[in-house]
Amino acid sequence: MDNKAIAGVLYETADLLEIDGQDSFRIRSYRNAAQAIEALPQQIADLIAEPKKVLEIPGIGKGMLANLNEMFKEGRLQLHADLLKRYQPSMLDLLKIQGLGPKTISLIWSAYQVSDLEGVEKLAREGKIQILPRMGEKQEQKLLKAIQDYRRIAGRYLLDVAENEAQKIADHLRNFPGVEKVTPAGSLRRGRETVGDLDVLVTGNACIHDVEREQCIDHIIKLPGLMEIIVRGENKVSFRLRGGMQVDVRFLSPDSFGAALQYFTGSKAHNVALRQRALKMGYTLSEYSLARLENEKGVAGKTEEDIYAKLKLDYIPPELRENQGEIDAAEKHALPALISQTDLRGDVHMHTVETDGRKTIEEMAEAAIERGYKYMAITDHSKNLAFANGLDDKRALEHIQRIREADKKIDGIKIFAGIEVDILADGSLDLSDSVLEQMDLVIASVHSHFNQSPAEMTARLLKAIENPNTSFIGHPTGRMLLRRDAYQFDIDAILRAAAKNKVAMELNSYPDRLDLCDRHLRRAKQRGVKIVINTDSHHTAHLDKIRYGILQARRAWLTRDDVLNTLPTQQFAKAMKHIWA
DNA sequence: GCCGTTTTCGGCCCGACTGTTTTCAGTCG
Repeated sequence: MDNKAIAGVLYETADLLEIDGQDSFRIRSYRNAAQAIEALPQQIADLIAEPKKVLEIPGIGKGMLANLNEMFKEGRLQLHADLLKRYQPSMLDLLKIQGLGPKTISLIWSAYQVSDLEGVEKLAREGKIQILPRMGEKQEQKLLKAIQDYRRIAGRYLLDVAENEAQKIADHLRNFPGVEKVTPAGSLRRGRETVGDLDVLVTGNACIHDVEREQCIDHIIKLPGLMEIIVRGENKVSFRLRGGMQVDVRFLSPDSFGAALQYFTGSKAHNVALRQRALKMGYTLSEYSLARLENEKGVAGKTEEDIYAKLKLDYIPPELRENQGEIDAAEKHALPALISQTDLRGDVHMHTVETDGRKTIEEMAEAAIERGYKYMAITDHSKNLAFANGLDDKRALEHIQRIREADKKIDGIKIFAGIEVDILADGSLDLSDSVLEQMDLVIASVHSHFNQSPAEMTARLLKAIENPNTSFIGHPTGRMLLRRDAYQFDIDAILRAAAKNKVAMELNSYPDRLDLCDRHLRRAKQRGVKIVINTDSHHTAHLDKIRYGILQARRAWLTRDDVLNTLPTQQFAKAMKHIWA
């Protein structure tokens, strides 16, 4: 069982314990353990022989160690199996329905022994839910609607989609009298690769007085594209946009804006840890303020910076707030100096009209200069990608010439001649070594045969890494967010080989790729594998997508030193030939 | 089930909103 499988069992056990009505703290400990194991850089299976080391993992104690041992020995967790016998796997799906929690699921089960979506829907239609204790007609209607919503909206959106919607809301509100600031919080602010609900915080004088706030809410619900209002309270309005995205807008007094921003940015795990710390220091932290326990007197709240400072922590950037060691690091002044967009000196993965791009070499170069880059690379496709009009050896050589001529002609930027060459099914590259040798850089990517066995795919990637011409691996896992899973292979074997051969890994900034993911990036860093952050642009406008890659890199704790395309031009060119200090 | 610079027992994060209720439970974030 790998870490993901173990964590999955523990998460499910937590859900089932909740339905069973057990102690909430015991439930939390299962979730904490699952999260800890999920984030572990090494496989827990390799660690299990040394119980002392396992017990060093925060959130894992004697009881959880016994659970882990049992899972490795028996291949299952008795508690989990028993709970599943007593209840039903389908209850885990029911938990995803908005407004339906463990207590209600349990209530329905004890009354009717029904636990699946269709069954619950049928009960609700027949009026059999409203007669249960603490239920009613409204609850029943809400449940029916929530089930429909769940079916219609699988619930998550790409980062750029969420960002666009947030921008529209901000624009709609910005000119309303009394509104000072409109700030997206939640997973969007943390730069998560996909976003569920959109959290938007509004502050200013319009939020303080009841009448003005009401007017502001009246204004916001005129937002174009708003489909239905879900909740309208005094301080909050929730609605759904056409397309399904749920938006929560909260109105905050300027005095507590920092506390609210901190609170609604999350993550939940980060906030819980922060509150525990506050309590230990004699404070209580809420979305309104950080206050002294003894007299409830506020000590911070206007800004996030004040709150972290009062808790004797360095300011923690939103991208790091996942309770993955950032609080410890902030206490010890050991947070990494996260990479920022201005650290990048070049974007070295882009296509032109020669294959499937929409712009010429010259147009891409002008756009790169506008964005302040010192260098760039043209990297069109190879022939295996026939639908993209990929290059064969002859055309590739001609294309190099065109790139070199453009480089001579255009001032203000170095244009490297590169290629994104396909890694064929057997791991060989799609162009002759004699051609690849002439490139300034070679991106090797998988674009076909995604369904190979993990062993085949691993061998295939290893062979590509061992080709001396390969500079880095493009979008290494091939995943398409919300559409297609990564192809399966042994990431650790690949990272080890990459470190050994000084082959880098790409962080592809396209919002539906963001590949490698944050966890793999962090692991790459730990293994000494360098990263190249690119856009894979097919149009000049795509160059701006680099900011999603930067967000992802920051989430992975990367600094300038971890990323090769922060290097000056000459050093970067050497790095593409496996030479770096 | 985890954890410990008061503790190996007794704590464990906080508040809004909703719908059902006359004082609160359930859910969510």
